[in-house]
Amino acid sequence: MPKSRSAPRLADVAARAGVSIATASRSLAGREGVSESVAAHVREVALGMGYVANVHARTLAGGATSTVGLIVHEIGDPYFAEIASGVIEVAAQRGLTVQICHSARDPRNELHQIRTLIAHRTDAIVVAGSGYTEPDLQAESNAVLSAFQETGGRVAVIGRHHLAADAVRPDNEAAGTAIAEHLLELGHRRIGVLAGPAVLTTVADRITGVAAALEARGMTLDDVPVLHTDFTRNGGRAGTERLLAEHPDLTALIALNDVMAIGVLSELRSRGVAVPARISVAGVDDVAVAADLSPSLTTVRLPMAEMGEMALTMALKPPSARRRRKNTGHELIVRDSTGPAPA
Amino acid sequence: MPKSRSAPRLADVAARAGVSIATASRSLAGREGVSESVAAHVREVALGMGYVANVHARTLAGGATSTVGLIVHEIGDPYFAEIASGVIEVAAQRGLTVQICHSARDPRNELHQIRTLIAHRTDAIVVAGSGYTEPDLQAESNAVLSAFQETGGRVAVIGRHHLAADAVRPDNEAAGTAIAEHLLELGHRRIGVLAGPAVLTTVADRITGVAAALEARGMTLDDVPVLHTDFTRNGGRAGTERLLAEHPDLTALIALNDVMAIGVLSELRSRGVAVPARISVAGVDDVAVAADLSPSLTTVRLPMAEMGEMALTMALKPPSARRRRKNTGHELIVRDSTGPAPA
DNA sequence: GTGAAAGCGCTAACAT
DNA sequence: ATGTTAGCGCTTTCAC
Repeated sequence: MPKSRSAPRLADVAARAGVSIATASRSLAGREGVSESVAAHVREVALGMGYVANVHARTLAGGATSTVGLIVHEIGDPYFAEIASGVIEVAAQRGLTVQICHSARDPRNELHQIRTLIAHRTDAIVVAGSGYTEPDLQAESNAVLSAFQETGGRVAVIGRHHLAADAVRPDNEAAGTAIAEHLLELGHRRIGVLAGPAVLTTVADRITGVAAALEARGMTLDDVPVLHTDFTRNGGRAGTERLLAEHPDLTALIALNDVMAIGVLSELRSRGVAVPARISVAGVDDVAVAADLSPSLTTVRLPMAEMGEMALTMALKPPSARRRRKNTGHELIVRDSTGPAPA
Repeated sequence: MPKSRSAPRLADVAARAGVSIATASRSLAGREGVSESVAAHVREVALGMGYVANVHARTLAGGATSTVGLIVHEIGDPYFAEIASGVIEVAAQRGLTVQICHSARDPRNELHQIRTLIAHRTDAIVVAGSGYTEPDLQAESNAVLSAFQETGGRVAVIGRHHLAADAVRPDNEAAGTAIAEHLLELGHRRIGVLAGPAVLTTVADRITGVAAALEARGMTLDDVPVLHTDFTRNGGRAGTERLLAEHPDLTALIALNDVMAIGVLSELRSRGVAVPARISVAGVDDVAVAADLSPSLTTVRLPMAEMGEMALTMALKPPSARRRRKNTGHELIVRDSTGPAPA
């Protein structure tokens, strides 16, 4: 079993097939200008040799690039996993490959990942993480992405960013309003809000939405405790504990995403608090498992896979003079975790 | 705002810094043979220009690729999302980027994705999907991967494959045994098994494990109905429906992965079947949400993120003469979805 | 310590 | 219809 040190090259295929590399290239690319018989022969030879074109050489020579980048906070989070699934599907349809990076919810790390992706000369970059309310946090990312776009790179972001790029905008504000309204209609007035980090625009927008619903009832955000913790299951658990310690009379808890809501339900269960009899719980996103929780989670659906598809599709379009925006819909999904406020 | 058509190249940096590209290259790579003052100056200039090396050119010129490939069935599936998370973490630590592809549980598509990854000259490829019981199904993948390895590529697989590569072996058989034993100890004898596609080695091995537990009690696989459907939530739902129609007296259902188990619980809930009072339900994997289901799911934990870490770590090691194997542990996690068999 | 020049494997003119 | 050749941007000998 000889260890040939390198993979077969186009030149090898051409030689074996008895044609020039130009003809071989054309045959393999299915381009014009080769008699069908020759082309077929070349393809057969290539197959036999297990030839696979070197993407780097191809890209360098000016052929189409074939990879797109995707930056998520953490792929283990179902919100991002579903977005990623959408991105990968669209990419696969177009013969593109997806490079995924974790930003770990850290703007500095996000910048690092963006640089990495740019070094790889991906055709496009999709930033799926939330934006930051402090423009400064992403100022450098913005500069780098702008430079990337000026050199022909394409960028799309999901969420509200201070980044100059096409954007898919989840309906976060309306989602916040919808879930708060639902609880208010059920008669809840002592509502606690479990929010993720205040620097995330996703969090800020959902809170704004909640505030709007409150104000429609003559209340304000000052009337409800808002606690900022991690945007994770553990953040939900820990937040519940603290919120309940300080406000034992709450009858409803809004978690600003489903993953946190899962933590809330978990904490409540381990404390033996009846949901929704004693406390109602609601989330936002409608991740796949929301329907299967105990009890099933009332939430607001955001079309995550579709958002991923939209973002990449948008990024792959020829650039337009002005930034494109595409807003998603949202839908209140009432399940078993919410009920009338106890008397 | 001029639209310079291309990103700055090494030559541009060199020119601006007043040195040759060789010196520039050495400076940026932090290699020997450049005076520190010159090197520093070059780096500063490069930074100022926003220079980022072109990975394709670098790779073509013989530098390391800096990317690894990962093939999963579907990233939206929490099992694979957690594995991917582990792979991405290890990759990030080493300055590598991860290209993710969906095989969609289709061997033909998997082959296609492998080819794609090879074309990208990734340093290593991790195949995270299950293997297939029919060696033929992956014969071509095997040939392609072998060729890849002979040319210096590295490969690691997760699961039992007919692929000549280092492997991380989840303890599937023992997991199957553990979960079946648990149910048998609870007094269940009329147990139904909801399996994924029979061609997956993961499924075959878990069934083998179940059979072993059965035999230890003087039963065989013939004594329990085994239904093969999709390895998904919907597969679990549909399977439950059929299994219960044909065997209304079952007191326990084993789903061969948690995602299916989620479907089982869902179907049972919508039929108003009490779990575990009337029917016990168990899964395998211990995906993150298993603890939060309704009721919380008894299952066998497999260390998924760690499996991803192990696989990539293994793939990145210098190749050894013989194939490496690394087995994972497993742990029975008893929760609320299983209870004593009804009298 | 620094520079010149030869590729890496491919695509895309430009010949023939 | 097919072949020749000039790069793509970088790393790496090999000279100086």
